[in-house]
Amino acid sequence: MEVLDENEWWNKIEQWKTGGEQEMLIKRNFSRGDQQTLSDMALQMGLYFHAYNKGKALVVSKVPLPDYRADLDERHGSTQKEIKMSTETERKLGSLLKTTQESGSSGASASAFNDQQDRTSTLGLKRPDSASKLPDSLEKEKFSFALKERQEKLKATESVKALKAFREKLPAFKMKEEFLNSVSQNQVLVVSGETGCGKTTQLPQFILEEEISSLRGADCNIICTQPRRISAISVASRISAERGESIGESVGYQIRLESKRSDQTRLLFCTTGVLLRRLIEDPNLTNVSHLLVDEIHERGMNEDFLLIILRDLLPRRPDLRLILMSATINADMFSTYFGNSPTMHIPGFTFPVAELFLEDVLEKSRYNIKSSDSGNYQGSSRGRRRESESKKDDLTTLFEDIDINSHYKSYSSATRNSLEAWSGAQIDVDLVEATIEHICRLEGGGAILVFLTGWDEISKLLEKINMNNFLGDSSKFLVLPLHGSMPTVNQREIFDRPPPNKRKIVLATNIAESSITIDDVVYVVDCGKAKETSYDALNKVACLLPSWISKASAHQRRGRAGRVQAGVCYRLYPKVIYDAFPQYQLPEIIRTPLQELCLHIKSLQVGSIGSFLAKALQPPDALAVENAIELLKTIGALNDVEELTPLGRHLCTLPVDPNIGKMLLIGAIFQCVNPALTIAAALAYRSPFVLPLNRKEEADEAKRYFAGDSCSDHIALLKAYEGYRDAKRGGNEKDFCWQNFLSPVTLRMMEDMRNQFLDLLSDIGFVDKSKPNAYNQYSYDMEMISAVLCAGLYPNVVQCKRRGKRTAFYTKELGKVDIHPGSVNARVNLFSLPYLVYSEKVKTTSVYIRDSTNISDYALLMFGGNLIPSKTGEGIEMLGGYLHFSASKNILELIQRLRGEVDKLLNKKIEDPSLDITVEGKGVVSAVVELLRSQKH
DNA sequence: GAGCACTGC
Repeated sequence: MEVLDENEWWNKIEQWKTGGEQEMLIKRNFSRGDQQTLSDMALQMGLYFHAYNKGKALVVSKVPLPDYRADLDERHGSTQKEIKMSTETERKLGSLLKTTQESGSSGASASAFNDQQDRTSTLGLKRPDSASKLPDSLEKEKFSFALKERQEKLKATESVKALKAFREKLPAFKMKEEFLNSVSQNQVLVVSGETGCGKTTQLPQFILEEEISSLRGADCNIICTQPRRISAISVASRISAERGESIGESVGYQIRLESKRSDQTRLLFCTTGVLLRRLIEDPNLTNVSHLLVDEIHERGMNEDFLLIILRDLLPRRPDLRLILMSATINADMFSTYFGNSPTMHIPGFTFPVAELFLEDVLEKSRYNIKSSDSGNYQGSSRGRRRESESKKDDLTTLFEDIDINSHYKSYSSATRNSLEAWSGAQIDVDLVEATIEHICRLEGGGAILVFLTGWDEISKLLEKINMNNFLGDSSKFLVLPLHGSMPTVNQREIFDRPPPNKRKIVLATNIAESSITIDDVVYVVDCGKAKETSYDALNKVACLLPSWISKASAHQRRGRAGRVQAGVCYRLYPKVIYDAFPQYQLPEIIRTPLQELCLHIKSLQVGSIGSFLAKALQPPDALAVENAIELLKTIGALNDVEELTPLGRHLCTLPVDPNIGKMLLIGAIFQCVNPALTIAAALAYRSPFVLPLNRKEEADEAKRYFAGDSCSDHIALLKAYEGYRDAKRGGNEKDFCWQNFLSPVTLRMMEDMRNQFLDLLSDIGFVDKSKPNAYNQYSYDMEMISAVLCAGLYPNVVQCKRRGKRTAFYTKELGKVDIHPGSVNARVNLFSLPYLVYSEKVKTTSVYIRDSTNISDYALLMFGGNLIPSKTGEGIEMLGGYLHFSASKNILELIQRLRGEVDKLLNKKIEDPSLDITVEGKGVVSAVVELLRSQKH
């Protein structure tokens, strides 16, 4: 093996290709750019490409990763497993199987799904008024008159008049006529407008007022989508107030598990997800007259997905009006996508925000940056530092190539020295602290909002400020962390104005960029980075890495300082780096795994997944789509020709990731639905465990307490929820949550989601709500719960390998991985069972398994992938040969027979949900339980 | 000795 210079990659690979070596090491300590270059090269040359995480090496290979791993024996975790079974168990299973084969053998009905289309919504979404309910034309006319009369009357009330003055000052108001004309004359209109122009509150309202006063009120049905739940509610209530009504009258909202709407509602705000669900049942959006899609510039997956559907829908619904609303000026892209539809721009109105870049901040604050790696090299030349560090992004190197003295000659030498020492590779917490100090010392009053990338930096900075007796008197400052997983998120303090002489300083992640708005911010300190997901389709792993933000994000962050008065934005990166920022962040659809999206596409019946996604504004990588389809096939949601299977059709009705959906179905079939509901709710929403700043150890301890000796984060979730539910019965859930580091808000949401899932399972016939005991027979059986987790989470399997007194972990795709330190399994040295199943695997500084459950061979054999007889002889394979099981002929046969029965039972129930599992499956289920229990520790 | 951006049905 040989390490090569990047320039010679291509030639050397060509040479090696014809030689005998199976693989070649290309580079150690690679950057993301290297990885991309090499993977492109390998793809073009028909080779395989591997990026090792641990050794940090790029390798080209003639063999694909899985087989390659299998060849490499123990080191990569691929081993032969000998399965043993006690004669007692063997005997019991034999007799249990005998009884099942005698009793249940009737064929399943193949047409169990014929009535599926007729089922009304299971998501609490009302179909648009069905034809029989529509008032006749006379009644409609009367209704339109009544609406108009009411609108006129309300206009005269004092509260409406008072708000009217404010409305008329908004820039959108001046555009009212032009906007309404354009809407009436064009099917599609793109409106761009800066924050504060009033587009979100005014444009939908203009349409509503116009329709009602033109006596078309009865026929008008306006929907406006928002990417976030909070905005759907707050915009709807704002408009209701401006119209002098209560929310839910002519203006309402609908978000998951919560709605305020009525028969009178003519303007409905909903999340994009809600509209997408409605589109499955009502592909033509019957009766919708106007659809406004807000915040499309954010390029969320749902919004991009919706745009594909809408472009296909418009020709079928020539009367439907579509208005796309974007905050920034890339309206042209959306206009082009919709056949050069007209665009309209509304100027914004915010207070001016001055902007300082790193060089100006240094000049003003006189802060000296000390080189972080002085000592490695004397004089710390930037060129040499470049060699010493491995991971560096393009923008960081771009700045290092600049000649500081000539580029910044008008700046002081102190500033120039600091710029020499500055590195873009890491966030300099000292610099952030110094900047905050500078603002507190020399600038006027007002809250400071600091944008950082994550938990670690917030924690470090908070500690620094608290330890240093900040500016001589820390009582003058209220320093608040703001992170999605910290228990402070819901505290009022963040929004409240602090008492006079006390300055509020908020240390936040991206959550403060659009989700949480703090009105009294006057100063923004922007570190220029954010943690961003990406999807490595080659290694099938999601990544979460800090990266430079886009110009659009930088603009949004700056805008957070100008909500109540003129502000200042301190950007802790040089202007040359800002200039090189991408205009926009990559759309989510090309940064995420796509299995749920692909399943959703199948349920819309809009042709092949590939051809549908090719119509996207920016289509995702073909390999990412391939991976998603392959996964859906592996879990049995799609067949070989990419058609939905009966299981796949059930999964479409469940608003969760397909794996989690499968867990719910299997949980219902194997009569432990309560644990499945709880775990599914937590995985689909978020973990109820909070991450407090200074009581981290105690919080970890609480989580481990819930897990007991289960070696399972999922059991910890389950027990925490059960504890909460019991505490709630006793009325002391607040204390319980506080003592156990749980978020009451998250647990309440989980409660609602559990109910939704239960309703859905009942709608599709998988549970009978009148018999709660029947489908919870095994709800306290740990083996059965583990098995259900295995069924749902497969193929997310980790092999545990004993290494002396500790355990090493391996996956098929990536080889060695680590347990996330936040997992209850992080401190477990030895596991009693040979595998873990996991729900999330993320590559950050290493590949981490975030939450896992220890499971047995039998769980995998009964609920994992198909059992394939191994090519080499006796034994069974799974996961493309990565997992291999061997056993005596008798035992092997017994296992295969039982697995055959399990599959038969599952298929029967899935094809005909009315089947009574407690009768039909009695023998199989007890045999499975018997088997699972026999391998208990 | 480690580490946990953010939405959403």
